[in-house]
Amino acid sequence: MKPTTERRKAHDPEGTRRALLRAGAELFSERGFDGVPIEEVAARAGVNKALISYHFRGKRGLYAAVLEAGFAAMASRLASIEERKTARETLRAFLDAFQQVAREQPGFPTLFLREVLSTGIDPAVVPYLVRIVGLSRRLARRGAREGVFRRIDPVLLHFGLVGGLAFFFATEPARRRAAAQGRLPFAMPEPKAFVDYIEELTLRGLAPGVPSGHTPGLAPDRPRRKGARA
Amino acid sequence: MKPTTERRKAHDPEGTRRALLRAGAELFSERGFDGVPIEEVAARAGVNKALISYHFRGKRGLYAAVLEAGFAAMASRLASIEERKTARETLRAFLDAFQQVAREQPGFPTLFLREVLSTGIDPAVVPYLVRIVGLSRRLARRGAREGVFRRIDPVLLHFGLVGGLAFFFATEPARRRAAAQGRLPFAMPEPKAFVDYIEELTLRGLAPGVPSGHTPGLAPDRPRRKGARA
DNA sequence: GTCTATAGGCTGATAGAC
DNA sequence: GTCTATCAGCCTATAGAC
Repeated sequence: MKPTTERRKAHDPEGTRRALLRAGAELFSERGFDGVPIEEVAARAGVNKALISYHFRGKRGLYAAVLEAGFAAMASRLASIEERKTARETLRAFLDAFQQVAREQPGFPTLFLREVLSTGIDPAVVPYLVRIVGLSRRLARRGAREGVFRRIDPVLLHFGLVGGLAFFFATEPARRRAAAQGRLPFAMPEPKAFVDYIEELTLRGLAPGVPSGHTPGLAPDRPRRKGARA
Repeated sequence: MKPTTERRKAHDPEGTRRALLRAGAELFSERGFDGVPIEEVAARAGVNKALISYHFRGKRGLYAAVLEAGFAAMASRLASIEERKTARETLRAFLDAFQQVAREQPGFPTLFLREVLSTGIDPAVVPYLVRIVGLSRRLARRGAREGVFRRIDPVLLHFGLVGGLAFFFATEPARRRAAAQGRLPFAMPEPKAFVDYIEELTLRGLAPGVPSGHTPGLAPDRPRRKGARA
């Protein structure tokens, strides 16, 4: 899209910090911490590489700051939807928040996924992760109370929801690049379409009672036909 | 679980290759290509590091071989469920295949995710990815034909399904480690429970007609209440 | 605050003995 | 096929001038 190198005014510490955070977010999300030489981050930010050590105490520090900034932004979005409204509205707000974070910081979902895949998750982000799980938990409980969801394990709801969203948005940049080269073997789905799909899937899929497209022979509320190994 | 170092007989080329592939799969999935020194792979395999160049033409070659082996195993599992049975059974078989791959090669889902997150997806794995999308496409079509699914964009089905599964299984090793240290803030979900949840969510969520927990005021087949920005 | 120059560590690859 | 020894390249961090 926009940036190979960025031209910058000299002696603008705050601007330097922001430029480095931005360049770091882009590059670390694309190639991971180990895949990016610090010199390249500096180049993209239009800044001397020594400034990374000066402002962030080294590469690791910059990475931590990038991560922290991303999670903080997401947390503030999420906080604004906490616990008000109905379960239905909470779900929609959650999906919208995720989508908006992905739009404002295209690299964040990828960074998020990379982090949870890593062996040593940064302790600073753990509280954020816990918070997201908590949100799913309250969503499940509220839905059950309001009668729009049947009883389910909130953790499963969480992984289904966050997993699908994170995967979709984290792979979006790669998809976009592939599409730009005409190498994408299917129509590129719009974020809105996916989010709407997940909303509908969740609302219908978790609704109490028997599904309307129900086939005789299925138990009302429990999965059937178990143990079909391959 | 098992391995820090592996003791090996000398002069067993096939064994050497297998040991390296195994060690590489473990370490690359945990830390990514750039995060793992070749010497560590050799050490875990109980082999001299020079043998990596000899057998795989260097680090990159080993990585490619690991990736290829993982995808090949997954492809053969998937091939065995292709296009027979009903949509319902195809879905179940797909979920079981994914689960079984994850059990046999615990590192593969993580490796898979890392690869699709990366800027330059290895061209060798593209056919496999296309194949998986194709499977979702046929599943959606078949489901619609049999009347168990309503009409949906197959690509959305694919991302929802694969995203949730990949995320769940890719983060499982990290979860297990966290749980072992008593650092997991929720009960660790079983793979089977998650897969069953996804199955039920999909079958109910995609069933034609109006959801049974339906609230008056919603259109029968289309999402409602759009544009709720945050 | 910013930049130049450089030190020092680590890593991937290979030549050559066995 | 396997191993030891070695080397060139890259990369992070920092001292010190501006």
